[in-house]
Amino acid sequence: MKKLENKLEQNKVRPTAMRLLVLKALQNQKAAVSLQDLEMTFEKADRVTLYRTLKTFQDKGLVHSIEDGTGATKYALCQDGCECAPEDMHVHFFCNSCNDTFCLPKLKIPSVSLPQGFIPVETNLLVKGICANCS
Amino acid sequence: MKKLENKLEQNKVRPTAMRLLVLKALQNQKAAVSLQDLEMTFEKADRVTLYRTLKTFQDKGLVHSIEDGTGATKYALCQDGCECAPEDMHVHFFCNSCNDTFCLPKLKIPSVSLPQGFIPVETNLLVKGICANCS
DNA sequence: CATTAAGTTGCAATGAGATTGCGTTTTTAT
DNA sequence: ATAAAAACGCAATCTCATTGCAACTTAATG
Ligand SMILES: [Mn+2]
Ligand SMILES: [Mn+2]
Ligand SMILES: [Zn+2]
Ligand SMILES: [Zn+2]
Repeated sequence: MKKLENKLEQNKVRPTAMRLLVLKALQNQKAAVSLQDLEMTFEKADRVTLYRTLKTFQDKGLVHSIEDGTGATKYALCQDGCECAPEDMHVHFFCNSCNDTFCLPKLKIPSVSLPQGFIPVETNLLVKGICANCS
Repeated sequence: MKKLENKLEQNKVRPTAMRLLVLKALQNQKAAVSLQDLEMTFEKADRVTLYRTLKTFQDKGLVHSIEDGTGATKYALCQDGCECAPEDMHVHFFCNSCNDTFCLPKLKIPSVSLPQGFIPVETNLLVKGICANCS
């Protein structure tokens, strides 16, 4: 599969063995993963290397991170056309039952009219509840 | 000031000396405070006691907590009529310039129509940008 | 191809924030 | 006055994030 390599190179990330493995692992996920989740999908992998890999992926726009209130940052691959940049962020959903965190890329965050003087740059919307798998 | 005592008792919190001090300190804040912020407003106070005080206040509906992405949980007094319970949550604003976090109690979180099967219970909306003081 | 520079990885260590255990003190109930 | 319950203070622990540095790998250069 050269597709993985291409994806990395298109984002100006050097396709090392580790990164290819991480990218493939991320693609297999249905829900967002924490660093620890990712660590457990590999037999033998260094936490810090995975950490830095995710950081790199995020810097280069391959993944975005999600704060779901659990304390552990979750990561998910950006969809095509996913502008993780300040604008155009989508809704995230945390399931209180299975503890999975999902991207809802179809759902754009509605804009709110802030009080005088407040200038928005970035918006995060997290919904907690029961996911489709658990309901 | 018996008002502070009344407020605690109305929320079924025993008005100890420490709790009265914390409540007064919280009322003096314009922005939400972290545990460390609170700790620094006192000359001599134990972090854990403050932590447990905030926990108690939160359990009894006196304050609500805010995750603003800084890693440190922020706390703010509930306004009158503030239903921190799942529904009726308001928007929060984090200023990238002064790093203060504000409640915007006037701004209700718009409801989003989730995909089939997703059942919302609680929603959090955090806007980051420049606050009125900094703009 | 040989050499050097640049980037990546693994392992140990550190930092920040949250949370717990427990003995002591204070408050409330009998 | 005495016993029970609650709150407090201090030390210790835990989780997750982050850094330092030497070893290793890859890319660039002559
Ligand atoms: Mn997402
Ligand atoms: Mn608030
Ligand atoms: Zn679920
Ligand atoms: Zn500001």
